[in-house]
Amino acid sequence: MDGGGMHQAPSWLAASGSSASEDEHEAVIRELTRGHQLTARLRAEALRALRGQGQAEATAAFILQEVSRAFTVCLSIMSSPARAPPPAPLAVVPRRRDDSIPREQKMTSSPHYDGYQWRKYGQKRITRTQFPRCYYRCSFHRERSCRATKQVQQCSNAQPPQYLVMYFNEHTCDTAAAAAVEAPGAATAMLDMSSAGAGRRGERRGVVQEDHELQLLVSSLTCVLGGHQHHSPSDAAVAVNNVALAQEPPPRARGTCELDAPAPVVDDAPGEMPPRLNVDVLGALDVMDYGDVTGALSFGDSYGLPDGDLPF
DNA sequence: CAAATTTGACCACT
DNA sequence: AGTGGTCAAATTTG
Repeated sequence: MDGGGMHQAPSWLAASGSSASEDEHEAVIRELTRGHQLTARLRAEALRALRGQGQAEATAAFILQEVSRAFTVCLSIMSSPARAPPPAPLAVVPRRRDDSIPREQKMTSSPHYDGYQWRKYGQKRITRTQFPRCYYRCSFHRERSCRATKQVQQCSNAQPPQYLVMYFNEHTCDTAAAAAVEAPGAATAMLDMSSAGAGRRGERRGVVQEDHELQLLVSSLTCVLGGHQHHSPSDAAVAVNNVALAQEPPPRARGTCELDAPAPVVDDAPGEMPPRLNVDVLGALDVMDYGDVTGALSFGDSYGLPDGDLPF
């Protein structure tokens, strides 16, 4: 998705919490996200309850899948800069130097996993914004003179938090990592190759972790939706907790930027691949935003809670 | 000890 | 003068 039409920085993001329209916009995103999460939970619960009931199970799966898709579409629309509320009279329109027009910008709940390897080189508090902006450049900035940079800024307190990621300059490092995003199964191997020359600690974290999260996610969904044999509460809890852990990095001794704390890589059991999915599950994965799904799963450990005692 | 991150300072731009 | 982007020394991490 090499951006084309999103070149104007959304000024509503730069001045957080200072106008009613911004608050409303943020509230809508928050509620839609919550609805999406609840739908994911409802789907899991319904499919568990209807397991083995043929037509009823299929119908419930289809309806909830469509509801989930509707939430995803709405969130996508509301998160696009075109849908941003008009700037408040006092809002500061971000000033951009001529050579710093982002070639792409996107809203995401997982700003670090874009297939490339980045190194942070700065962080700045932006006036009238709630969260700092973090500056990253390609890890191959030196070795391969890659000029690609990106800026990450949290822009909502929604669950999961939404981040605005702006990309500047094209990658000239020719890393194969970008392709790994489209073929997660090959991510590890491809990065092993691309990082061979670099050999620096931590450069593979992002994509490897994403691959791992995806495996955990698929495994968890297979357990929940498919009623798989090894569906034991403890297994599911471990998987869900791992996903939640990866999604929410632990605090650091000296970290001030909650945007940037990279999650620890959870060691994989070698050769432990998730079971093959049926069409239903793949369909669900297809329509559900990955980051939102992990967010939804992160409250899986509250499944034991009585109805109405939701953790948010 | 090497590499990554943090953070105050500096610089360019409006 | 104010703001945002980058630099680089200090600090942290594994």
